[in-house]
Amino acid sequence: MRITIKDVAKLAKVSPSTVSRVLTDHPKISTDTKERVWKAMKELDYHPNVTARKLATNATRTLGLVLPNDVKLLAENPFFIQVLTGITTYARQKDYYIILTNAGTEEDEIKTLNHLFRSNLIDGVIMTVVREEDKCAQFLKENNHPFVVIGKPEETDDMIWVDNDNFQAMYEVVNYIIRQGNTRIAFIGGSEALTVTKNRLSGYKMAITNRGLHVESELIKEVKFTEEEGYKATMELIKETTFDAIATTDDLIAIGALKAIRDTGKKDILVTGFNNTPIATYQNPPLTTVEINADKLGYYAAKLIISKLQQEESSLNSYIVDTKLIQHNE
Amino acid sequence: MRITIKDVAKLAKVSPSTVSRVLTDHPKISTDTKERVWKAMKELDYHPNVTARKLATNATRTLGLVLPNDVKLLAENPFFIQVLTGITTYARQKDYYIILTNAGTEEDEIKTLNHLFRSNLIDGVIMTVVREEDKCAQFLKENNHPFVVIGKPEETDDMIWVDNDNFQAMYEVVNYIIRQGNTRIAFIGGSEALTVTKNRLSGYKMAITNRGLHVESELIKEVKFTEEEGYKATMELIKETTFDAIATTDDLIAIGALKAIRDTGKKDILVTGFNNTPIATYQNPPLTTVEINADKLGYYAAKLIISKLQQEESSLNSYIVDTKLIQHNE
DNA sequence: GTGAAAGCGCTAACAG
DNA sequence: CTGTTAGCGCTTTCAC
Repeated sequence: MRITIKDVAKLAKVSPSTVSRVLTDHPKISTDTKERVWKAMKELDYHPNVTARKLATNATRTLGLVLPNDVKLLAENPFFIQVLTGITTYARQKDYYIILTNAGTEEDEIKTLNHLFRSNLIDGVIMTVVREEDKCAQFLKENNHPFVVIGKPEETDDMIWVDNDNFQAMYEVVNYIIRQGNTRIAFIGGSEALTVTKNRLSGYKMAITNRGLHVESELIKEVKFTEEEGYKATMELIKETTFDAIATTDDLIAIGALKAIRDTGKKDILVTGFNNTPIATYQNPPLTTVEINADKLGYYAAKLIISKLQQEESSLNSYIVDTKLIQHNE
Repeated sequence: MRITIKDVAKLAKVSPSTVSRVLTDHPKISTDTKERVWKAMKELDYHPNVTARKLATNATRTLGLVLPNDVKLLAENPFFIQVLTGITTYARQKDYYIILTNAGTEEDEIKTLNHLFRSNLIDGVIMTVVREEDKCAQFLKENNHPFVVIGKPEETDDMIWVDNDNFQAMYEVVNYIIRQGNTRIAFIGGSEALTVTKNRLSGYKMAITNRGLHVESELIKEVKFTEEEGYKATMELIKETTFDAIATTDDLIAIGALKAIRDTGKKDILVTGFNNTPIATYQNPPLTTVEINADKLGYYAAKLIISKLQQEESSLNSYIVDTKLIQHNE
């Protein structure tokens, strides 16, 4: 039979409520009985029933996590698994649990989250993908469900979020490119509607300007985050203008760009990526890219939402994770 | 205030137990009251408290999942995230939940699993990594904790497992290589102590033999699953013997091999990988490799353990997931 | 400081 | 077929 609080109480010759108090580290309990109870727990190898505790306290100490349903996306972007690792690492430290599920569409995700919250399965949720005018975020806000998002949202009012400093990261990339002796530097980024693209683009522009160069709109391309789009955009650049380097906002785009450069027989064009995916490492030559420390993004996302849930005084609403320029080629 | 079974009962003018019976789809309940109760639930937007149900039934409908703590490993192997996707997809269908956590060492993993089971957080666990003489598996067995492993174990007695047919997969690879006109085919695989390597190696040998060629031990190398090791082994092969193709058991190994071949200026050597990672796709030229359908491995792992937990008559002890040869180059 | 008792929201005998 | 009742294992007032 399963060992309960009663068994411990009996062995320690106290009441069940005292055992409970020891468990929850209640302040006014004598060190003497505390030790007796600890000893009894050890002896019986007692593990509190988390479910019972959840029911009694109406707090699950559990966070929800909804992954997109797209196997290809997940497989190509180590981002997700790294975020997961960071989250579980922090959660474990704080005795929080993670419930993992997935969803296809945005409505599906809302339905799933609704179920998780309404069924008392989770206290909060970590959003790894935030769209523009995200209906999920809106839904969570309206229902007062605590959540944290990875990626700085458009409107930050009473939102909790973590992100890299994308402006600074790209500023550094472009400075590096300039230091390598390049002067006509193209930019291929994702949709300019995305905050992340906006920030990286301003980092690019600022670096260009601060080094006395000129921002030229014909050198700036907006594409989707795929190899094909990177390829196409680069081909266009090659046709339309001249340049000696390309800064991209994603390794996949960069790989497309490299391919276009190879295919057209161009030489000495420096291409940089973003996200430091394994694909970048195994390019030949390896890509210069940016490590975004996705595991830290997950770690701090968990940290922020947990301290919010615990109503800690010191709880912050946002956190910036550092990035690092990875120069695989010397 | 949260809506409970009592509120529904009141509105539907029945007792709470009747509502509970409707919830659990009890056989003998009149369609009439059933409908009344459903209607009341809808009206109140009632969501059963899963925690309370868990406590009452002593079944959590939750599976545990322990990921290794190694960010690099996880990032380089889409395997894990794909397995995760498959698991959550099936679990969702069956109204099961997934608790995700991680662990560094084997002892840590045992400690974690012990906690999850003893604290009544999970009913079963899915093991994604199984070592030789795995202490975790042993621990779970000894304590009668239900579990399923991904990767056929050494001893299959009353184990539940899913795996690819690694023998057949490699048999096909080698046949393909031979059809391409190659006759001296090397094999670079992981540790021969691993079941997976053993099976792939016998597939290799069988194909070689069946096509009237000869297995030569100098063409067979045993290495770790890294690019460096693949590189080193290939360099050795080049020094020691001649060959016109290499079958490897991992894309990373294959990439190391390709590099060695490039570095030594060799031509026309066909290299094959395994696992169809994005790294393979983005090689130039892309690697011929094997899709192992990791998401299906996860899906069926979840399926097997859940039907075991539900004590379904039809519940199987193992399942083989199909593989597919991916010929990126033509 | 500690015990008794009620209750978290649900399920599952036991009656009828 | 349905209601009554007694828990599941823990926390938390309220006394003392």
